[in-house]
Amino acid sequence: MSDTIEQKCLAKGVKLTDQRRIIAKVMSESSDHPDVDELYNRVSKIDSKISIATVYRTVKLFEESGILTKHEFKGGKARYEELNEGHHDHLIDVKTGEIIEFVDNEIESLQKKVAEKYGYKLVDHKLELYGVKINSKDE
Amino acid sequence: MSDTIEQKCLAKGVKLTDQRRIIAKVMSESSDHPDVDELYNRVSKIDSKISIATVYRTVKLFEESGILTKHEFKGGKARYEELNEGHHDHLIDVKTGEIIEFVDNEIESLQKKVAEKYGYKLVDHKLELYGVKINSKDE
DNA sequence: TATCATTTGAAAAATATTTACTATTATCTT
DNA sequence: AAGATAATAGTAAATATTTTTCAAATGATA
Repeated sequence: MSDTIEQKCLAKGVKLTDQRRIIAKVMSESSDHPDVDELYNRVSKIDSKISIATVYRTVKLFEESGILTKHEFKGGKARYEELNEGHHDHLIDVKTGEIIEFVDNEIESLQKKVAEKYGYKLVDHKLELYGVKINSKDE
Repeated sequence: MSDTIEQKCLAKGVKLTDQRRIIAKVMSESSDHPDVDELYNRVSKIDSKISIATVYRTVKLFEESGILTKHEFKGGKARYEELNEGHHDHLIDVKTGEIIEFVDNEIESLQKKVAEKYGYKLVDHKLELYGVKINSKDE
């Protein structure tokens, strides 16, 4: 595992308060991709006085500092994930909502090539695959 | 160019009203990816009595009928585009917001392979590239 | 400690979208 | 065509998500 979010904040000069420390800890310990509401639920169990506004403000701050990434998967709410060196994309089970992380270097380099073909330097990308489990005898 | 949206509605048995016909026409003639608000502006010029609720209801109906696709690019609002046989992805200029459509069959088939590798059948995907123009001497 | 700046919580505001309800329009049945 | 039934539209209110305002609390500085 990599550095905790708290360590990253120190390294980047992002000030920590008690509330931010709790939010950082919860995010660091989350291996899924919680939305703000879910994150708020989790931090509330540690400190029930933290407001949802602070959670919104903090994820935004962490995102702007390059500590979290924001995903806008289908379904309205933004979801957050800790940003580590190893970049990955997401495969989403459309039936269960389960999210699988994957890396495919071939796709990565092809993306760069496509962007260049159109005269662009790739600065970011978003790849989401939506699928159904094979052999899952449903209903 | 392909069929108009109006023709597609006929083919799919989607009922048309005056309002829907206007919305269909405006979308068919739009080569960009308008959000609901922008679409509402455009149809209002043709019939100022159409309500924004009808625009929301209509794009939803058209989407469920497989006539439009909904995109959730960065920045909150959903944007719509006519769905034609030739699937494509998007390259977005992060400075200007310009959207370039592209097709890359190699990436397409790799996506399918990745999904299968994890035991999934690919039913949908989203690929967005964000880039800056090369040689654009900025600031 | 007094002062100035930053952050927080609570509630209101802003934004995007959906829904309830009534009126209008279209469709069906004689 | 008239009347009955169903679908759709317009208006406004309701929801959902996120941001902002503002006063109080906290933290940092002189």
